[in-house]
Amino acid sequence: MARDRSLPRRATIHDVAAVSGISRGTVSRVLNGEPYVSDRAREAVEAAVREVGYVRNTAARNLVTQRSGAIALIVHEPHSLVLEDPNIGNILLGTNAVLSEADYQMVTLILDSVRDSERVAEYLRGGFVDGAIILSARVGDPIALAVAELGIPAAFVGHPPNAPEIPFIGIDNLSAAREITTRLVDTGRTKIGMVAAALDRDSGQDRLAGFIEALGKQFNPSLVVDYPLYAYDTGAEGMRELLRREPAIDGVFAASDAVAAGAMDVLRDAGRSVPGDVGIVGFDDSSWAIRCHPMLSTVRQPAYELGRQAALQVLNQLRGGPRPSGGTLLQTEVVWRDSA
Amino acid sequence: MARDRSLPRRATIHDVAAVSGISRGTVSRVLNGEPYVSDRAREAVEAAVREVGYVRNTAARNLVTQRSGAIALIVHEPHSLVLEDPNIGNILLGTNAVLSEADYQMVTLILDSVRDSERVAEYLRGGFVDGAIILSARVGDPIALAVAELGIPAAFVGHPPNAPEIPFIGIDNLSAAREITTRLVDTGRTKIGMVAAALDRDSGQDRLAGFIEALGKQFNPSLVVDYPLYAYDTGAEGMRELLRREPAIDGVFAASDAVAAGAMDVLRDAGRSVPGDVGIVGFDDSSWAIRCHPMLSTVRQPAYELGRQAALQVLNQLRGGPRPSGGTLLQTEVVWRDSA
DNA sequence: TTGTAAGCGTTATCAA
DNA sequence: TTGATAACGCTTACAA
Repeated sequence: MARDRSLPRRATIHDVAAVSGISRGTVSRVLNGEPYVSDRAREAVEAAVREVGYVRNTAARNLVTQRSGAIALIVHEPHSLVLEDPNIGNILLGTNAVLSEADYQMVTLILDSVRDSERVAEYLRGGFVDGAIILSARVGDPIALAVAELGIPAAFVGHPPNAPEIPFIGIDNLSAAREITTRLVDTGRTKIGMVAAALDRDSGQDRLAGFIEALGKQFNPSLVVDYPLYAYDTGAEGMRELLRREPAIDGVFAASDAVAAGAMDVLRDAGRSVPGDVGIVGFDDSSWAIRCHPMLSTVRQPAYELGRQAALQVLNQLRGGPRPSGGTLLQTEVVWRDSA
Repeated sequence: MARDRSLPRRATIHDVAAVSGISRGTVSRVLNGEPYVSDRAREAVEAAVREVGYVRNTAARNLVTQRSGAIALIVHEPHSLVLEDPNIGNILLGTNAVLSEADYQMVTLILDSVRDSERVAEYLRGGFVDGAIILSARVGDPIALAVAELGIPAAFVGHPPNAPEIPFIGIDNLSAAREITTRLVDTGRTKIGMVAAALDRDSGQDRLAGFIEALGKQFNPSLVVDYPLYAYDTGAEGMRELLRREPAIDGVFAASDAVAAGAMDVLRDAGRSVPGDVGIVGFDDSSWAIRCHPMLSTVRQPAYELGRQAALQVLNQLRGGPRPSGGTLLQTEVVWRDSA
């Protein structure tokens, strides 16, 4: 990190005060639109501000006010997958809508390496943000720990297992998975498998648990394969493996729509018809779902709302509200289309 | 924006100095690993740091050092589309790799509203970042202007028309478009259309210009439709319109792979075979390209490298290097598959 | 309504 | 090698 002090020095309140002939205190009051300033003073200050091209140094202001006006949105994903996850975009959107409305700047911090984690922790400690929203935290996430330790207002989107006492906003992955798997059973499928993913996250674990619950004694562990990522390739590989293990497989729960898309392409190549030979369901109701042929039955996540509520939760803590110890689970909705 | 000062007061250098019996100056030296400190002093300070649980207040440090150790990555997109663009992820990845290596924190600022723009401009002025990388700037982008005015080290990814004098890293959209369109001509297509998009950006404009150049006098303006976004829906709508205008159309250049995917689905529904009846090419070489049936011929963008170079450019300016007035265009590569 | 002055938590300068 | 002390640019009592 190097320094470049060749930039022209920026005007400060001192300059404005000098030029306008008004004291720094009053200049500050004018700048902040506070009452108890005469029109004369205000005008003189405003003229001086224009004259010297003054812009506020927020870093200095932060130092004294002890706040930054920024809130971190921490995304914990291998970078290239940030864009693959259809939910993150909508969560971002919901969060930003609320934060923007409250005049907070949302700053997104993306991290996938240990080095990134340490730097982000340092950044959070540095007073750059007044609060944090943490997406897709993993088990034992160091950033989650750092945030908890710092004690700044925070919320999780999702519900990391063994998480520190930070409130969360999530969906009931288990119930949703149970419900959509039940459909497979009800339509007479008897050899039902699952391509699971992301078992290091609550969402991955809970979807698997729901699948198992729905099948009850019909559950066959050898018909479950799992991979690290919610990705198209996961679905493709997983489906090939499942077909190998049980050529007569007739039902598949894919841990996400992207996974389902990969699985469907493999099924087609293997000469299986959907939903004729194999019924398949996904999770997310992302753009993948409607681009599949046939279109995918899946679970709709209220991603935008998740982002909104997490932001509201942080804002509430910022306003001195309590930090709830538990969390909130939002409703999901099963969308029935043609794949099962 | 509210304040919550009920947090426990954090220990400062004063506390460390008091507890260790060492002056603030020396404490600061120890903390920054500077030379000229005795082992005795160092140990005393380190013990005191642990005892009082001291962590540095970066805001205060920034005030005096005039730097933040953070660099903004500004993404100018309608939020939900951030995730649709296959390049952004890789650009992020490349940028972060370089910045992380140099120990800078990358903070991503996403904006789509005017309100967002103003807040981000304010944020940039606030001294929160030492430099900025601007993605997908539009014509007359207010943030680009703000950055230029601020005079902080900066670079564009892409080459906005009429951009302020900020260096850019981009690709030669025009040549690439010309090259891939030529393929359509060379394979004997005679009624060639284009589904253009994002004409408010350099990429959109240049791809259209390349298309026009490649066709020469064969160019037929009525076979060009254009839409605001590089999106699947753009391709679907655009293809329907093109078929309406010219049912015998036999070649299509889609402004991006997502657009091409939408167009291909419409072609299929309309009973046209690809590449038999219609040859089609895209742009990006994103995951869309290999999920199409048949797989898409397209242009590969060095997105990761774009991000890398933009970051290097900013770092170089930060180190006092010159701010070049022009830009750099990276090579693209045409990937021939089965769609044309 | 305004000016003065004391911080905010660091780093940096300069004697000692 | 160390300790005072003056910045950094701003807000905020408090006094006038």
